Amino acid sequence: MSKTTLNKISEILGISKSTASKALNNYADVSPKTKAMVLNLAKELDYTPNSFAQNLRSQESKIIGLIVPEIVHYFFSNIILGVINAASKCGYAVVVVQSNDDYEYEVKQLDALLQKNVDGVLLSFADNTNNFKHVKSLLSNNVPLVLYDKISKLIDCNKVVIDDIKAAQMATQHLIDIGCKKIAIVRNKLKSQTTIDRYKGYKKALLLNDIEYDKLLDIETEDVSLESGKKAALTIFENHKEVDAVFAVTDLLAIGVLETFKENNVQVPEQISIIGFSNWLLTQITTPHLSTIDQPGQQMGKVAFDLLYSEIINNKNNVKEPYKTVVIDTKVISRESTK
Amino acid sequence: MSKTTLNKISEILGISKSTASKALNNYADVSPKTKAMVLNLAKELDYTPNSFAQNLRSQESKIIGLIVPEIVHYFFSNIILGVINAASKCGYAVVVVQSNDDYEYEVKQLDALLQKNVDGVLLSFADNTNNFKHVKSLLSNNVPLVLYDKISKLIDCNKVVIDDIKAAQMATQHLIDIGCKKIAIVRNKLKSQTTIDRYKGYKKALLLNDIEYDKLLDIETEDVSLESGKKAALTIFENHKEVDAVFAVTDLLAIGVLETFKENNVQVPEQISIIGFSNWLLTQITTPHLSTIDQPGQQMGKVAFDLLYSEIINNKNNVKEPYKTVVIDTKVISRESTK
DNA sequence: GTGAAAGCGCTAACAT
DNA sequence: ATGTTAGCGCTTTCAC
Repeated sequence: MSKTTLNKISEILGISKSTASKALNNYADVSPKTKAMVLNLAKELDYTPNSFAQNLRSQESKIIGLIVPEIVHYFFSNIILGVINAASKCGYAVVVVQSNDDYEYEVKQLDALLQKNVDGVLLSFADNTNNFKHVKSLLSNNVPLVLYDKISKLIDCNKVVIDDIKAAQMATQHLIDIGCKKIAIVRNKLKSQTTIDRYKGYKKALLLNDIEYDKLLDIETEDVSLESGKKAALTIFENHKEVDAVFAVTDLLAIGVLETFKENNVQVPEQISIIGFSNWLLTQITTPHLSTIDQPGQQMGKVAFDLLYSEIINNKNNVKEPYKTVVIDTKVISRESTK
Repeated sequence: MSKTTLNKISEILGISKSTASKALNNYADVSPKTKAMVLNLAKELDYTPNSFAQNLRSQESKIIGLIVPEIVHYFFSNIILGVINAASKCGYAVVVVQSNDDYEYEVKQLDALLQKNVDGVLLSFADNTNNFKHVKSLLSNNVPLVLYDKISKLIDCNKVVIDDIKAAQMATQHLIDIGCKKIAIVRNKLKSQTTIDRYKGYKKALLLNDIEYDKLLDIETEDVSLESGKKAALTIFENHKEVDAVFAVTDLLAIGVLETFKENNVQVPEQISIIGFSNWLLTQITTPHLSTIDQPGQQMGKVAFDLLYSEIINNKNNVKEPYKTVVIDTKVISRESTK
């Protein structure tokens, strides 16, 4: 049997399409009797409105696009989950795409989303995105956009971030508080804003505690992989025996560092304390468990959607609110790798 | 400025909508001149067809739904990625939802997908799903469905799975091949099909190698958590010093086992070899790195989408193909924990 | 309280 | 080779 349409219902009942539509959409000017009649038949025939027609009429898809740099990634998985849960409560579906942390691909995927007529976009920039014409064209086309996590200050829109400076400062302060004096930082190149900010936070904490920044304890890596962490740790182990703590800007780097120290019989945390960043599941499985900074992905996802949603609603009502940047709180998770 | 429509283009050019449409859609019966004219103007005005209208016309959304039990999960993240990449190549977008491994929620999310008029659904059942009327109603409504990973033999549709029996057998055989004689299995209760099959595979390998199955070396755990692995290892350590290898049915269990042996100064792999199952990222971070069975999520996702896609195409052309169950190959990843 | 009619933007069957 | 027309299913304005 074919799908029930409004037309069919109205024909069976001998009333007009418009009346049937009004009955189903709770319009006031429909007699209770008619309304009941329509509602009953609709239930009986298992009527669901054809969303294609609704979409065409309203020019809304009730779908939003979510761009993440990497899907197979603990933090971004949590983002996805937070967004999806929040969206589903408001009747929105989420189309997820991945940018592969690559600008070109990001542009392509954004285009694909727009072709599907998504009602809004959530975006975390690829590492090498520093041309913003794609998002600017979004904005000039009046498509609501919320940037999260990896954002740019050059774009005027709603944003949700963590305060990386503060978080890194807290991480470093934690190391200082437990008595560490020679604190190395392991970080990738200063390209993304997050890395830059974490670097700043590290330095800020040193400064506030009258510890001199030592260029030699500032270890730059190729990327944020496990291998890079291992290499960095080797550098420290071989050249800087005086180091008593390491702040790594990602958990994976931190774990690489930890592994290498262990392999070289450096006791963690007795000889060296280590703290990472993000609170990946992994950190609870290493021996010793890794101290880290909690970066609440689900909450960020939820907030990002909520911002997007209110912008969509505002657009519909022709109200214009000033853009906000929501800063999500982070906290130090102190585990066995720091003492 | 408002969006360019076909109508606008045809008006400017003084031709009919249909001719313009044909020009854009590569119909043969359009003069090269007209075609060029239309294409140029379209490019100039940055014309993109309104997908709402296209969808209404074709009754297709070019969107598919993907239901996963858990989003924040290494294996399922890989599934998502595999599906999205394959889909994007065919011009399909993917709406991702999570069932929370709960039947009720699975039904709800499936409904939500249908209301968005997805062109097809990819589904891995929640642990407690044993009522299948929701998917049966899908099928009777002619919505293409592909089951992956956690499937049911009771549903007649395309499927993609791994051969758990064979994979577990290979894992056990690997232990035998490297000279192990007393091989324990650590497994959760025999409820899910996957666990049952991995158990069967273990026994099959023993049988084929004339090793007697020993009930005492068959350790049943509450669940597949790290903690359960630790408990199991303790049992082995305290009561069965003769054990020289452990096959754990999940990586997390295996890691728990590994950790506990290490804590008790049992050398891995010198004294005991350990192999897990799934090849989570985690396994590359333990010391020693964990041998395991590769369960290729991305590939499964790709195959699942491809099956769905060909069913969608077949439906359009009114051809009916018999359903297939694709079994994805797994392989032993031999790392440092087995020797 | 109800219904007729228009229209969202596109495509395709059918003229011409 | 081009245009006319109808229609996908819905919502909403306006007349009655």
